[in-house]
Amino acid sequence: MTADHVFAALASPARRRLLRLLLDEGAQPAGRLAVRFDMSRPSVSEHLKVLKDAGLVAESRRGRERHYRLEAGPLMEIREWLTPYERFWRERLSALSTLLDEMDDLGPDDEHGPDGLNGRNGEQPHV
Amino acid sequence: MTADHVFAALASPARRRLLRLLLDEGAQPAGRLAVRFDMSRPSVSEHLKVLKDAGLVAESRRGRERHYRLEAGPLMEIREWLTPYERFWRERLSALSTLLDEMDDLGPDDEHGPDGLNGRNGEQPHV
DNA sequence: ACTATATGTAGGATTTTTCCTACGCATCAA
DNA sequence: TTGATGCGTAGGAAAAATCCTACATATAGT
Repeated sequence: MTADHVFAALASPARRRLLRLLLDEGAQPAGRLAVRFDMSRPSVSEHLKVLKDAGLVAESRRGRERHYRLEAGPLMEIREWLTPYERFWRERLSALSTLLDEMDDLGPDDEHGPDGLNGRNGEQPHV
Repeated sequence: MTADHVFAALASPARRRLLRLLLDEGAQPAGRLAVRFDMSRPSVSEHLKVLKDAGLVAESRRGRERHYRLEAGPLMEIREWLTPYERFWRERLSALSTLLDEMDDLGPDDEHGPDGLNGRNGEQPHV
């Protein structure tokens, strides 16, 4: 439920694969998910529990089956957590292109066109 | 260097805090980062190593200090990994608002205005 | 050359994670 | 009711992560 739980849950490749399966194929009973893994069914069941505790999946009981569905909310919180780093990333990119421009001014050694995707006009942070 | 390494690196609160410090305050020598933690300096040093192996920080030696700087590229790959889930998330949202509209049609019990941020007009996936 | 500083590495204790098999519980079908 | 099916939990072994205290290395200053 906390960000800690979400990050910890995403640390396992098996759990990330579970999320992807639920995304691509929709909600499914636990057993149908488990057969895809090179791992015992109870182990998959525990992974599902970790995902559930992190709020990444929800379960609904239907007869003797338990259907798990993706709950993408926490992933959007991860996305928000990443946002400030995106700003940093863009600034690095524009700093790089500024540097390339300066190199062009000093002495163009070849004629590779400027293929940057941004306008080469940002502030330049810690380089 | 792989996505596995990046997700695993982000699983530790201490390492996420290191990244945040480097983002907010810029590159710093290892020792200056370490004093902020309720943990021995060598332990912080190992966390920095994990981050470096994941490509999340880079080090540059300056005299007897080692400055660590944020390397945001891998975080942008995480962002891309999240993208398909964002689509799923939006579809859920619009499905919810569609549902709310139907409830309005059947019998409006109060007059809360529709405060959804989207137009309530998407496809409705697995609800 | 000698000492102090900045930092990584070694080795180990402790905790956590991961995975298994065995079992219990609920549901469906005869 | 009886037997099969779907699934979680218990208990434990093995592996990995976490954190510590020495210790080694390299640079700076005197």
